[in-house]
Amino acid sequence: MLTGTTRVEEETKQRVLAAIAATGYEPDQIAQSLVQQRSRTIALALLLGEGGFSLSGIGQSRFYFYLHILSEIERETAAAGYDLFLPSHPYSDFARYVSTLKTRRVDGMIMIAPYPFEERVRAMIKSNIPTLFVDAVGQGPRASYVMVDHIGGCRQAIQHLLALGHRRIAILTGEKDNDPASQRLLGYQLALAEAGVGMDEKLVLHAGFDRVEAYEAMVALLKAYCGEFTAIVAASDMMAIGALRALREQGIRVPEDVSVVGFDDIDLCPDIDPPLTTIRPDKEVLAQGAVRKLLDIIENNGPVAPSIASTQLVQRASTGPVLH
Amino acid sequence: MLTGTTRVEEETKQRVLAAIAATGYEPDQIAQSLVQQRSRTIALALLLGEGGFSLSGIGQSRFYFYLHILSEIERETAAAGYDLFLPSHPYSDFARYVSTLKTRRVDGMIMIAPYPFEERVRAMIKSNIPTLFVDAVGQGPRASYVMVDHIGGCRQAIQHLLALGHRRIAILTGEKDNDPASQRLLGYQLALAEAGVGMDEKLVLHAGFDRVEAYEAMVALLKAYCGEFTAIVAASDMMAIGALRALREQGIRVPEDVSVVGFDDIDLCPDIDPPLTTIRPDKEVLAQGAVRKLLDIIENNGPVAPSIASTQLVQRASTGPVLH
DNA sequence: CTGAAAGCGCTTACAG
DNA sequence: CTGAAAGCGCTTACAG
Repeated sequence: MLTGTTRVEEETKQRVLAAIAATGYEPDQIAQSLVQQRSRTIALALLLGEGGFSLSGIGQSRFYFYLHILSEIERETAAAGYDLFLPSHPYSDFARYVSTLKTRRVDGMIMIAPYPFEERVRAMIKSNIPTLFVDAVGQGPRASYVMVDHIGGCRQAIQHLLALGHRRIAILTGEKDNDPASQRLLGYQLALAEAGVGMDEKLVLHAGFDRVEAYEAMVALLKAYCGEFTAIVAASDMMAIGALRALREQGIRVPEDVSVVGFDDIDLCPDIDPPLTTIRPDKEVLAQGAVRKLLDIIENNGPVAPSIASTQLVQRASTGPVLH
Repeated sequence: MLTGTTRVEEETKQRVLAAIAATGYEPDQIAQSLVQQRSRTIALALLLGEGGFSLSGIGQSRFYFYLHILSEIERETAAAGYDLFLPSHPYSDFARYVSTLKTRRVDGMIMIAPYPFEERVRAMIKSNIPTLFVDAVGQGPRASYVMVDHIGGCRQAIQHLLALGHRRIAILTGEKDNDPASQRLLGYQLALAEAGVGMDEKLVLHAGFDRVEAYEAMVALLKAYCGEFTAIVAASDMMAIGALRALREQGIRVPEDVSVVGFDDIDLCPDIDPPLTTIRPDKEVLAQGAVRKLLDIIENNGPVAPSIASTQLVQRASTGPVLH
């Protein structure tokens, strides 16, 4: 009955279950894992810098957006009865990393990997451990991914600025070899092309997804081309915060002189000065999609289609019409 | 030899080890856990709101400070060869929560619990699972804690303001039933008493450790007693951000009209407008202390003394001398 | 010192 | 349908 192989009358079933509950019996998970060859555990990794651990960099502001994703992931995995696991080996030692996953009988893996670690993404796919990537393109017989609609999101940002009359729009995006960053750049190009607005290469900046790097890039841009743009789109809210600092230091008013749009809609946005207009990705869809697809792979053992989470514009005070 | 019970010649040992490595053999952790009655795993929990999960609330700004602690904890546990584990049962269902820890053979637990969940802290201690609390007083035969020096830190903040000539100093602290919050209030009272400065009850505000609540408290304070204080100490940098927003909206200049001090020294501080003077707790000591003490309890099975992490003042642009 | 056996706490395939 | 046995992959206490 307990294993569900037998049909028992509902009342009897309840009484037996009650009796078991009264005893306080809980099956030993370890013994269960050994015999079932699975642990009902999902591993979590934030692929950030070189040689990092699962949680390393979690306190860096560039990662702030993913924190909400993490708690959503936890909620979803909990609902499905899985515990979460964080391997302590750094994934720079990938062989041992995967070996830990296997000898611990981890059922699957969610890997948040917005970074250009193609080798590791590939190695993970090759390991044949069911894996779901967040913000990294990774597909295989037992691997799939969910991704924010970086292209569409950035396009919405540009369209918003175009509607306000802006034509000289700078973009502050991430590293060149980074998927989200290059996709956002694509959205920028797309939206400008659609509107028949020419693109100016010198208004395209690459920086780390980082407040400090964004600040520095902005300082450099202002030094070289101040006055040659009326708006800037940042690849993340944290980058926008860095950019705003540079603008503030130069005495440039936002949004009167320059409009600023962020990306992510982190909870700080309303408290930024000025409150930040931004693009909000659908976090619930992203996190739920990741977990459900992963469970699908684990339980049905088949390939699963990737999905893209949509975005929406959240308008606050950092953007305004062009003033002549 | 492998278990270390036999003495073998070094050279032979190396050759055997090399042969094993060549085979790629890794002992099955699950089988090992079953027979050794331990999993070399440490559970992690962030005790935040009611009925939360291990990671719930991790994306709330009020928790930002602890993120750095988390990655430090991971580094330390990894060095000691432990993997991290996040039970999926909410600790609101505490019996099952503890049961998961036991049936998974978790070796110990690190619980970040700045909140007033005395019952849960007590229940955790009673479970007899080795536990180390961060920012919660919890002691037992197999439990201890590490805590930021909230009293001393807040005292440093006040002393800094006193040295700048401030006498009318408001404090924006956390909930009344919260250990860190009440300790910071104590530091405030201490420092004022030491300087012979009288305390004004109406300048003592309690709010959640939260940007929004801090903002609202500040709005209320300004409405009632604007002009009656020249400085304010917030219980966290995020609360300071909320307070700054309220000041900005009222056209009150920082630091010319009001000086502001935060607490935590999160990485956003230099990017805040104005860059925030704050109190920095020694995060490394906090995290290392937590892990090492926990391992001490696990391995030596004895009680361990708690410890307090010191703080230091980090001066930036949000504080200045009183202007008459 | 070495090697075979017992046992960790379960599940599952199988004999009765 | 029920119950006893085998087995998951290790470690460890024990007989040789």
